[in-house]
Amino acid sequence: MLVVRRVTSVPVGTPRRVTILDVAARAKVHPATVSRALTRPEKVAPATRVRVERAVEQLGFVPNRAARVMKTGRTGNIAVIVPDITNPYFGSMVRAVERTARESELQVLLADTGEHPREEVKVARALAHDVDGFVVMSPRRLHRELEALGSMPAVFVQRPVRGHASVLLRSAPAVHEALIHLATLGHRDLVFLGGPTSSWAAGERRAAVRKTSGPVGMQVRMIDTPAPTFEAAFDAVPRVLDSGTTALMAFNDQMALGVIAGLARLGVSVPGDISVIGFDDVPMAAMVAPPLTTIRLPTDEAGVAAVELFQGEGTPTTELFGTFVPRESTGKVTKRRASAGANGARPPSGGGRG
Amino acid sequence: MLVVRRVTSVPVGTPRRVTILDVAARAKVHPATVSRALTRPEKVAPATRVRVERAVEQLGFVPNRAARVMKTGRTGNIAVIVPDITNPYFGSMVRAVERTARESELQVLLADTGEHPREEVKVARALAHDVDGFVVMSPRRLHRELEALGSMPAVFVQRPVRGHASVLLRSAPAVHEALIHLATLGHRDLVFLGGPTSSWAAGERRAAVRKTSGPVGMQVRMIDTPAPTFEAAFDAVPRVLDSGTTALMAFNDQMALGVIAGLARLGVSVPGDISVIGFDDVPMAAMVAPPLTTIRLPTDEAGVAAVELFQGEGTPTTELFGTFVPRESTGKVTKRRASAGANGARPPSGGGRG
DNA sequence: ATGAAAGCGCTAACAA
DNA sequence: TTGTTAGCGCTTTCAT
Repeated sequence: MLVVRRVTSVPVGTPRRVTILDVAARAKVHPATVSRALTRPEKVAPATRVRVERAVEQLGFVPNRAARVMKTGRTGNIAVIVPDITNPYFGSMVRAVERTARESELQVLLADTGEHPREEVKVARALAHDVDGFVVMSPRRLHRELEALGSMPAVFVQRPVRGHASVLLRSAPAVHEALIHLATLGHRDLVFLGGPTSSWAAGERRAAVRKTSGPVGMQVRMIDTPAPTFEAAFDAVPRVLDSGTTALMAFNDQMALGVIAGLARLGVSVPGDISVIGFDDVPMAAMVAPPLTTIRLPTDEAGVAAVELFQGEGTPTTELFGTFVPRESTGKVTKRRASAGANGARPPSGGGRG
Repeated sequence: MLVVRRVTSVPVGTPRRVTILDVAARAKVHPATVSRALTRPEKVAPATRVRVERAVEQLGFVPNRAARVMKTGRTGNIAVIVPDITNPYFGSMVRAVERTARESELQVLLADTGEHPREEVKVARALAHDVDGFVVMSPRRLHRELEALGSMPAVFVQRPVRGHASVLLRSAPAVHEALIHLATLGHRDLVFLGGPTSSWAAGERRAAVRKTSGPVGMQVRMIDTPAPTFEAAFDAVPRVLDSGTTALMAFNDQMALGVIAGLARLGVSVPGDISVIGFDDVPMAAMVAPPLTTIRLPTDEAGVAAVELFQGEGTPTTELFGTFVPRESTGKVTKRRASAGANGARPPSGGGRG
């Protein structure tokens, strides 16, 4: 004999996901109407819309993104390609992008290239089919191999790219301020410790320094390093000392810290003997001793702008400007140093704070 | 008259994406066979498989993820929920997750909660339908509101959660080493400057310190701060000085730097007067002056382990161990300080390097 | 080992 | 304003 039991509990296993059909049934309308009510509410009678909304609410309906993608081709995803998410400078841009994207119900697919230019192209290819477009930060190569993006729109941060939107962080005005600051403190020489030559930002900063130095009456010397890192800057310290300069500007804060560490090791004090300026204003810059004079770049705004450009708002290229942040790694020229030229190890002189 | 021109160039506009049908046609097999050749090659005759593979190659076919999702329910996406991507500690975990995921053709959807516990739940809900599972870093709330994850698998980093996989970074052995290091330098007192009470990691570190201090013959005092930040630590400095301690361990490197900065402001030198130990070993820890003695947590391994657990490899909970990294922010107890007790401003004593 | 056929959930033409 | 219909591209029984 066959026994039929009434099942009182919900069936086990993953419950079938509620679809637009369930909503339609409950709201007593056609599925297509539900779809309309959700995507173009204005094309539906107010009363109907309310019924649909209520049904959606009650059933906890969430549209199936995959199905939507199949029909529309739009994924609701945005790929963010970043050289190094470990760097707080990029971290804060990514954070801003993600927040802004979320407000538009866009999801962020993250790809970190580990500073390897080739990876940019690879990950772009891998992601191209699953996103509506790209935000590419400080591209080193992708801007030349655009076909990797497929037909997707892209916003480039820290590099202008023909035919694409971009967000540029400009430093000229802030650099101008910084050099005046140094000049006021009596400095007449400046070393710029450069970043990677393939980086647009490095070029922009270098150019800003060059352009500004003349009018301010300052002699500039460029010193290159193999990489924009703490270590490379640390190692470049002997060359810095040889130059006899009293002031130095580094491509980024990490490098500024590398210089300071290298100088400290040789008994040269900052800002007592040499003034140092960084770039970016990463959070750590305010936390070290001496707190780092630097040029802050508006990374949050850059992230927001990138998403807005992505959505077609705003101008096709957005320029944002850095601001000069004087702290304690810059100070007056001391006679000793100004007249010293090259310089060897020497006992610390107090560090200029207290 | 109708003129028909031969079109030699590719049609303009977005070319239709190549589908499995195109591949099938080219390989002269049924579309279903193509699908099989791609997903379960062993179920297809070698010769056929080769033909299919060649066609795929020639046409540059990439399977449509959305279509696949519709059939299988698997998205190939993994959500990573992180409190603050700006913190290099999380940054490096995320980097490791992303890399490891990519090797398995998983894509990473990033969500940053900005340290707001509620956001964890919100973003989990928002993402649940579009991912195969979650990696949640240092959860503050989501571990209690698991229903937000839907039926997805999840790996929790820095918190054990019943029924879920987790990756735990344990510090006890490293803390033991650190305290022995301090004891050897003559320290008999230690302040632990705590992190957020709702953080599992903070509890674990506190417990490790408590447990180890006795056997090492060290007196421990806990000082709490409102947040695990540089600023909070900076502000806690007077309390630290009141305690009369000669050594301090902070919940993380940022806090350690905050303490050092606060001490410097009052003319107290590190490690001359007080030894300071951090936690995490963020890159910056090695770059400051004095370089920070700290406990390194294997964030990269944690990220890799998280993805492996996610894929069902490895044990359901993975424990990884921190290592003690002595640098220059710890030093011998000076008699002056050891007998001083509470302490006011005083001129710097040289900083202990050079 | 391969082919045939159905359908995942949604949206956009088009019809009424 | 709402309903009808078709189909996006793929995988997966089932049949051959």
